[in-house]
Amino acid sequence: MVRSDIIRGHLDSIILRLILEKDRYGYEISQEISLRTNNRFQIKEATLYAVFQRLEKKELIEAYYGDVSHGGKRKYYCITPLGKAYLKELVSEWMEVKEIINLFMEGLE
Amino acid sequence: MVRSDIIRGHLDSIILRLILEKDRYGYEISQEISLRTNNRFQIKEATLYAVFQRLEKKELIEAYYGDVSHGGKRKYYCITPLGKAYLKELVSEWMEVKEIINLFMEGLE
DNA sequence: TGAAATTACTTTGACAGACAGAGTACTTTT
DNA sequence: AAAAGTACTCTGTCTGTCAAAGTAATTTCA
Repeated sequence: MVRSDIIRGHLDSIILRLILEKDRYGYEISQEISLRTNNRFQIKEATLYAVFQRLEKKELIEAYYGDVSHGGKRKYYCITPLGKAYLKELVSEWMEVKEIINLFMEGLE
Repeated sequence: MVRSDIIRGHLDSIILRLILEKDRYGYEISQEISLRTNNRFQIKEATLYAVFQRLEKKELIEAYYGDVSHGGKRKYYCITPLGKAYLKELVSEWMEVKEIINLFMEGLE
């Protein structure tokens, strides 16, 4: 399991990306992250919902209620045009950060 | 300039790596980071000295005073065996984190 | 000479992101 | 009917980073 303070700052990207693929609800996203990373990373509930709040306040995502077929009522999120633009920025930022950190990790692998 | 909350968590790695190369003092490290990253990232003074404190408390680095030839007295840091081992761990952690984040950024470049 | 710039380190207080823990509430399984 | 699983919310806390302000010595150059 990867320490979360090392993923810190990338959660917005990860969640926006998953919502870009299709509208999703919280629990689904948390499951999807565990699945795709093979349990190498798991987002904590409290963190996930904090991210939602942050993204919604910035108008990068929007919420609507879905069905209640399984357990509690699902709150779906969709990405806004602003959110799409922001994600694009985050992706190119990631490219740059990766380059920079690699600069210092090189020759130590 | 890269936002610092996206580099967050990697500062220990960066600084340990620079001290691994040779004993260094604070101001030198801050200059070296700016230089190597072409000013794409600059560590803030307060942050740098906070990192030193953290690493020293964990016995990953050790301090000694050097000359005073230019301005203030220089406080040099060297890496301990524990620090070397820790850096090694951080490097492999970075490889894993990179993989995980790439997983979510793929197809958006 | 002496004012300004540069080198070098320290401390304090504030902020933001992530999380543990606890709670609410509904559905499915056994 | 109890237990397990689904699904969201809230509060308080911790950690890393940073702005701002301070101390102090050396070098530059007018």
